[in-house]
Amino acid sequence: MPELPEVETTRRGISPHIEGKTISNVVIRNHRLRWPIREDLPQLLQDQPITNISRRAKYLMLETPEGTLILHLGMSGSLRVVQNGDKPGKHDHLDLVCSDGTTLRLHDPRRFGAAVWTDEPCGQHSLLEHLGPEPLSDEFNGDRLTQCAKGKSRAVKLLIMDNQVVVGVGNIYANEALFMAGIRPDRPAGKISARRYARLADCIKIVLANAIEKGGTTLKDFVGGDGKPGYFQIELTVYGHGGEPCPKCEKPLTEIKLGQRTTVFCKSCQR
DNA sequence: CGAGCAACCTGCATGC
DNA sequence: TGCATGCAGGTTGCTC
Repeated sequence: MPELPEVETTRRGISPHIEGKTISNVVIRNHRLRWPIREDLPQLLQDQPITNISRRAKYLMLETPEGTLILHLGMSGSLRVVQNGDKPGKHDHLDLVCSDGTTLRLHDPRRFGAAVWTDEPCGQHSLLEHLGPEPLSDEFNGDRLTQCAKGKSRAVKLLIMDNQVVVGVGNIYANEALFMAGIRPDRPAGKISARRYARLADCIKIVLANAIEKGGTTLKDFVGGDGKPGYFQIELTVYGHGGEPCPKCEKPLTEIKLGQRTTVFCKSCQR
């Protein structure tokens, strides 16, 4: 489910309800995630205030004075704010119960997500330390892409989805940004001009920022027991529209696999 | 070293 | 209706 805009929307949705509160209880219902939730997490978090909820790439960090709980939502994870005692569902793995009863609940059917504790300074954890720049930061720009692409024969779509190059560009938004930039996803990365990379970097920022803005309308969905966060109101131009007419030129959109991921583009508009 | 790809899981849509 | 198949928005870690 979540790409970067969804993770950021989640952060904004849960922060007002959780930040500044103190954890009074931790319930592990199913420890099986990408890595098992460690058994002593309840003791580690007991009575800890959550001082800040931040995001790096698609990771959410719940910071406490003793350390940080790093959460990842994988392909199917979600976080919701419920009340202590609300009946858990089938794939509700973890509850963080605050002293006022407000509860952060991690749900993840496919179990590709993670809940990892670290007492290292935030960001030096092995999951985070080799990540590239945030896509919406100034360090990410056309020059960054041009540098990273130098001498590389791999497809440009794989380049922009590489977390060492830039974080947070998942399959959907990679497709959308390349369409907006008019660049073929399978073009060798090293053969694209600096000028076109400047355009691509801009398009990545626009597509992501736009999706985050749209996510803002769904923040209330993160509270309460029913329903799901309304991620999917974001209109997608090409992803999921293989074979349909290109929105620009009307010719059918081409669908291929690139790095085992569905890739949609217009042979006519993207070069 | 980079590149390619299998693996980790469940749920859902589709087709017979 | 039931069953088999294929597909899914991410990331790690293996092999070549």
